[in-house]
Formats: sequence, structure tokens, C-alpha cells
Amino acid sequence: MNELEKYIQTYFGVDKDDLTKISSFFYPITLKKGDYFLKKGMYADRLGFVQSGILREFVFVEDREVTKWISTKGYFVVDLSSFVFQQTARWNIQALTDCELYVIDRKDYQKIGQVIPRWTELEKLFIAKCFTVLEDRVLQHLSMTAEERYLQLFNFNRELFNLVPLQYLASMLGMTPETLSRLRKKMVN
Amino acid sequence: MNELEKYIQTYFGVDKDDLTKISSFFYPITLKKGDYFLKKGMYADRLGFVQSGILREFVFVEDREVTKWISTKGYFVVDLSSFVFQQTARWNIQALTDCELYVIDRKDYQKIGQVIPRWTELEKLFIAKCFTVLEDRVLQHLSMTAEERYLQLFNFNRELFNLVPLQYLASMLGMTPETLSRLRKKMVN
DNA sequence: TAAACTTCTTGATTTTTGTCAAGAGCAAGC
DNA sequence: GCTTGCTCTTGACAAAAATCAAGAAGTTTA
Repeated sequence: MNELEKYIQTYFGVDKDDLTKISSFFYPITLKKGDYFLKKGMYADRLGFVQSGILREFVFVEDREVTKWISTKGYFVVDLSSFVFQQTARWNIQALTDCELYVIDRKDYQKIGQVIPRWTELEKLFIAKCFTVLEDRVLQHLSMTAEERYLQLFNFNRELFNLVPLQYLASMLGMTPETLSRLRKKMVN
Repeated sequence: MNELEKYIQTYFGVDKDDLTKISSFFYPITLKKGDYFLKKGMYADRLGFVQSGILREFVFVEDREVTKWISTKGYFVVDLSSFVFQQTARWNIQALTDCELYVIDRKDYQKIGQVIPRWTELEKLFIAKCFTVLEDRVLQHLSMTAEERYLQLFNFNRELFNLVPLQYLASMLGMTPETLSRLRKKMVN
């Protein structure tokens, strides 16, 4: 059983037979560092599962890049609004390192519901879970200082700081690279 | 056709027969100013639709109230994580004014799927839409100053500033009441 | 109506965070 | 090995926002 199947089993509680059916829709691709999985303005016609490597979701706001999320092994990468509503993508998704992804095309994704009747329900639960994660994130910005947000991420996912250029983490945390640099220094001392 | 039915028709595209079936599950309640629709730590066993009045969703963070959202006419009020996953509620939902709500109990809500086969799909789409709204909100905090966030809300929903104590709007915008007060003064001049 | 609250504003000050500029450290490619 | 970028850090300073304290304005309650 590969990582994708493990993940789907863990989060969706699908049994082995169905797992095989689902994962057979996926196919592997690789991305080189710097490649785009999705560009803002395009249509997200596929969903990716990160087998290895790191990607970041970002957008330009007045010529400045704002990173919304960093995806590592075990994450799905997609622009949900584009994939679900067939609108143009709001986010760029770019490989920060060479990546291996398992990818499913939108038209195949829609077949899953025919294979697994409960799929729409599982999707709903998954998206609801994602919603609560974003709720927490909003709350963090409403109630925490830059320092507290940094500490929270650092304690939750320490290795990220060794894998990802700090400027992107700073942006994801809602602060400048300089501020992050100073917070890190402060914590060491 | 009442407000609830109009809303469901607009956002879910359900036809008239089904609409009547769905809305028959709802029953009206009233809340007095200050009453709680939901308290953190309880289980959200019902979903409300705001017919009139204003409610706010908030939580205490270190003895300080943090307001996540203000719900007015036409909004659903619920703690999604509690309603969907039957966990304890993460948010308090309190009436800021006397309110009229249409409410559906969780066990009745689950019957909608039997009446309308496509319901789970519609739910999924609705939650996905809510997800994108939160995505925007996170982006606002990553890329905008307090002043810009204030202006955005003010331009989007001006009347809110006449209906809701400003301290709650300040909290929802991620700033102190003093800062909001000064921004408002600055804009008038 | 007066007292008691609550809410909002204002001023003074401090803290936090951003901006700008320079340079250090490193890695990739020629 | 040497250049060329890229990333990160640091310092000086500016701007933004928070805190603290006081008081004004408006509402509710007795």
C-alpha cells in the first residue's frame, strides 16, 4: 500500500477494495524545482497528492508574493475554488523542490462517486475539516502576535524551518522576513 | 415563500417541492439580546438561520473575547466542527440584539439527504464556498494593514458599523477598539 | 430624573512591526 | 576557483498598532 492509499484510508476510512479503485485513478508525475503545478488564472483540472518534495501556494498582491500555505508529503495540492466550482484559479502552486506527486484528473475524480456511494459524504467531511483548520488560522491572526504565531508554527512543525526558505514561512505567518529573522535570533538567546 | 426558502433556493438551487420539504424541518425560535444560541464546550445539535437580529461568534482567549464573525439576516449560525463531527463546540454564539431564527435539529437535518438525494453534494458545495471565504480572510491578514482591512469591511458592509458595537467589529478585524476608533476618525477628516 | 453602565474617543506613551540599506554566508554554474 | 545569485541577518530608523488612563457621550435601570 502506498502513501496515498494509507492517507485515504486514514482520513476517509475507505476499505481496501475501494482504496484500490480510487488509487487506480491517480497517476504519478514529477515536478522540477520551480515548476508550477497550477497558475493563477488557469483552471484546476487536476488534484495532486504530495508523495515527496515541497510546494507552496501563493499569490501576488501588488507585486508582492504572499504565501498562503506550504504543502509537504501527505498533503493534497489543489485550488479548491477552481477544482470544485470550475472558476479560474486564485492561487499559484509552485514546486520549491523537486517533487513526486500522484495526480487525478478532474473527470476521473468525478467518477469516484460512482465507485464509492459514500464519497460525496467523505468529501464533505474532508472539506469541513479543512474549514476548521482555516478557522483556527483566522483566530490566530485575531488573537496572536507575530512572535506567538512563529512559536506556534515552530513547535508544531520544527523541521519546516530547515526545509523551506524562511522568507516564505515569514509570509505565511503574516510578517516580514526581517521580523522572522529577529524572532528567531531572540529565541536562540 | 419565506426568507429561509428564498435563501436555500438561491444558494442551493433546490426546486419548489423540495424547498417546502426542507423548510418544514425548521421551526422558529426567538432569542433575547444577550442569550446564547450555543456555548463553547456544548454540542451543536441544531443549525440556525437568521431571520432577523444580529449574533456574534466569539471565544475567550486568555480572558479576552475574540470575535470571529458577526451574523446578520440571511446567515446560518452553527459551529460547523461541532455540528458535523459531534465534537464540543469551539465557539460561543450570542445574540447581540433580539433575534428571530429558524432552527433545524441535527437529527432532522440528517433526514434532508433522504428527501433530496443531491443534498450531500449541495452541502459539500456550500462548505467549499465557506472555505474560500475563509481563504480570503486569511489572505487579508497576510497582506493588508489594519486600515486596509477596516476599509474593506466598511465598503463591503457599511451598515454593520451602525448596528454592532464597534469593539466587536474591531476584534473581528484583528485590531483594538482604540485603533478602529482612530481609523474611523482619520477617514472622516 | 439621577445613577450606573456601557461604549466610544482621545491623549500620552510604549511596544511591535515594517522599511530601507548594507553586508555576510552559501550554493550553483561557468 | 571565481563569479553570480539568492537568502538571511543586522542596524538604523519610521510607521503602525497596542496599552494605559481618563473622560465624554449615550443608554439602561432604578
